[in-house]
Amino acid sequence: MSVSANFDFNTKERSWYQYWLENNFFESTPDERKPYTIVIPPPNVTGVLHMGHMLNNTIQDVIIRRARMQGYNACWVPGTDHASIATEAKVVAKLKSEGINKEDLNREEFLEHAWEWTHKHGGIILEQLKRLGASCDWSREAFTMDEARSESVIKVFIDLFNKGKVYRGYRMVNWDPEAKTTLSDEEVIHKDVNAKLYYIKYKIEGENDFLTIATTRPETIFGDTAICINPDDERHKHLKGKRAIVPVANRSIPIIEDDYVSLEFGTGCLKVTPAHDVNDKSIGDRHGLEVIDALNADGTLNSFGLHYEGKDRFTVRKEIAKELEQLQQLEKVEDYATSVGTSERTGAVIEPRLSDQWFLKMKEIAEPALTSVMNDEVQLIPEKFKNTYRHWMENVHDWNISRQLWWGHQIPAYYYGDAKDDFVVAETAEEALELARAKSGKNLTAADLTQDKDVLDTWFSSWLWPISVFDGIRNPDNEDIKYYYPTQDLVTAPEILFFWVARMIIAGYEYRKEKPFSNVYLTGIVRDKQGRKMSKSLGNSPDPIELMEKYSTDGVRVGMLLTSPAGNDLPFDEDLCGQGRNFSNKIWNALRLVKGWEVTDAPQDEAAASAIEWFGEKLKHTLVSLEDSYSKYRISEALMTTYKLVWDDFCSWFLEAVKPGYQQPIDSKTYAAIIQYFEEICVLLHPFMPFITEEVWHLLNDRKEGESVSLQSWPEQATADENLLADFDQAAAVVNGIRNIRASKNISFKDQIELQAASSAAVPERFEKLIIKLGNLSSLKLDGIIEGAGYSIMAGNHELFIPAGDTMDVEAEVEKVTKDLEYQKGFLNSVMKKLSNERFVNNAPAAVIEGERKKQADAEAKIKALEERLSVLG
RNA sequence: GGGAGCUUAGCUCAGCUGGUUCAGAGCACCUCGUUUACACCGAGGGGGUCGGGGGUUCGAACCCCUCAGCUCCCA
Repeated sequence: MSVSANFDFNTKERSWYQYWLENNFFESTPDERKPYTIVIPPPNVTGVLHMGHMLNNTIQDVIIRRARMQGYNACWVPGTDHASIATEAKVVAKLKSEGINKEDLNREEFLEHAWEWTHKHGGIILEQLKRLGASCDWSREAFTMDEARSESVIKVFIDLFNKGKVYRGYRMVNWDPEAKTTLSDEEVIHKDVNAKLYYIKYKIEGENDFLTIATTRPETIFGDTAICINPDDERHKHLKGKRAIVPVANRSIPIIEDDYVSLEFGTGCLKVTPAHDVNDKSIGDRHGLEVIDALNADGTLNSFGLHYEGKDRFTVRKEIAKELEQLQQLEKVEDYATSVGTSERTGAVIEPRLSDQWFLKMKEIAEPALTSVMNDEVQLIPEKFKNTYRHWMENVHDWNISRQLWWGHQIPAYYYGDAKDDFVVAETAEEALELARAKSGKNLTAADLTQDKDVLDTWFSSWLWPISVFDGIRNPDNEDIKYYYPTQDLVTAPEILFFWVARMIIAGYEYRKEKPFSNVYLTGIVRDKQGRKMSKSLGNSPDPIELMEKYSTDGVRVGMLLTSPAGNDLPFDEDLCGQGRNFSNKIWNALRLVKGWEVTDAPQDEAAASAIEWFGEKLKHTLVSLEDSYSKYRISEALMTTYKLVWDDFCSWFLEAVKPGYQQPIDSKTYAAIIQYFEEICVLLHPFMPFITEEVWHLLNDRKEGESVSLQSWPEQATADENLLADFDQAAAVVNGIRNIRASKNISFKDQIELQAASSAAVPERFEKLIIKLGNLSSLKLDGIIEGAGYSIMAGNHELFIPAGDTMDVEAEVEKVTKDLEYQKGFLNSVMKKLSNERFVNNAPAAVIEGERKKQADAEAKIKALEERLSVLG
């Protein structure tokens, strides 16, 4: 049977994926086997596949495919996230391009557009994951805003409210003036900026004197309600108990004392603006100061800003500096390096803002999540993230879970009056009405109730993901959740360790009394060759689909995994995909070789028989180290081990060793063994390269409909015969030595040559025939007598010799041997030095000394052989 | 400002308990080779004071101190 010259991956990859789907290979239902569960980090529903997803999902697929082959009931649950703020921003932008303003729509109209957008773009990314070969159980696809997940979110909110953990508070939050919503602390990115420090003079009331404050935000003076000095500041003693006049606004404010004010920074006088700064707010609280909010929601000044009303905060900053200068109340302006918070989504500078928001108390429920990571019940890979995790968990703040958006889970709180406490929390409006009647004692009607306008933070739904995908919130005792939970692995990026991972662990203990997963594999960031993060705006991110079309999906998967140890960034280089493609090609050509042979009943070739014996042991040996790599989640290492097994051991050594002569048939016994090993190779490669292995596996033997390499058993661990492996290594060293002489002396491989060994130990008996075949030897003498002129080979500790007759350049050979001899003598010298050091002999462990003695003996033997050689050469 | 980590070959990285495979791998590079699966190939080869300095030890890439450079997280 002949095989096509190339693997038509673009066609075959699609058809094999179809085949897998049609046969439901990836679907899982609870049974008597042990489960192995992974839930996908749900990508944004309207997103497209980028390189980060590629890396992430390839790793998950490798893990889950291997688990499936190991006999676990493997279940990889796919799904998408509604991504509240990101999706809403996209919909707003799209409407804007059509000339529609969000403000002109009501909630229902807007949501209609949003759903339309979601249905149009949603799921693209899941189709792309199929292209990648992701072996997800697609019957379990979930969406954070589908019915089951939405109900779960609402239930959890209500439950936490009833437990007193969710509360409503008037707090300072991070306000994104562009998206006009609050952000959690984690969504704020601090950036270093070059700002200005403005020194502003405030008139002291009733005096002709001024005090000077330093601020980076002169536009907030309209919100000033005090000047604060440190009580111990000698410089400002004279200000105590007096009042100052806010410039431009011409308001009188008190001068107060608080040790928060640093003696070193600025002038020692601080303007206090409780509405626009967290620290000022706490000073304000301590001193009972008035709160004046001078800003609108969009970052423009309100009526407190007087003639600046309606102007943007940054415009006002510049203009007010000018006005102050004209008033001669701007003392000076200095350059000042500081950092400002910006919105992760919109990039807008965050405005600290006081408003009514919903919060979740974190301290108490975070406790078990901290402990479980610290004692490795939940293992972070790599471990270095434990420290960061602890640091965050020990300093955890209450979580602001409300967002001023429409796209998301609307907060199930219903207001029936103006008082702070005039609200109830309930699953439905009907229930809410009942509760409200009871709470207020009034006979309210449905019309008296209004639901909270805000939605919940996106992470408030995804933190339930490992539970909610199995419907474990609504039906805590259902079969699925009991079987699949807790899951095994979570594969995600370190930047969402706190956003998501930590909160899932919290939710796990709160709602299942158990961890959500055992291992968290943290991938790195995919960067370009220059080390820049891949991003749309830089245009440095290759299109994954195009890559797969160019290099094959298997090739890209291998390329991604070649250099991506856990926790390290992946410097992506398209050449890596090329390497993956080349590897595919190598496998394909091995198949072509094997399938090109004619099989006969001839007796088995002896060289082939020994190679078969060897490769069996090599497989066992490799499997042990593979297992070790996998168990430590060293996926790149596991891939490289497999790569070398296939390329070097299987192709370069094994196939060459069993290969029959040109146009010769192969004996059936050898052939059967080759096919069996090749099948095993397919199994080991399958997690990395699912497509080509499926194709090759199907071509190696007749297969029935419904069979698949993805369902084959992963080989059992066994102990390899290390002696045999060592013998082979010696044989390989001899062959390499022969090749070396051939290359350096220009002896063609076609010309047969003789080989002599000084002792029979140089040539392991069981591999004699193999050496003859791979070295293309006419004879192999082991009589210990080296005759005449020839080239010497050092294989291991043994000398071998290729007779060369008169053609040999004796001088060159003498020079080579002399050089070798000198090196060996030097080496022996250093070993002897060590061994004659009394302190070494007395202190080092016996095994180490034994090792040195062996080095000594080996070197001495080599020196003796080389000296003999020299004397023969004369 | 506080914390964590990194620095080993041209590149990306291994190196686990200080000694046995202690200086490694893959790629890249150089030389030779189209013999019969594969030039997306084969055979062979070169290349590193393990960031600098100091210390502990019989022995250090590994432990300690110090300096320098880089990265990330938090405020």
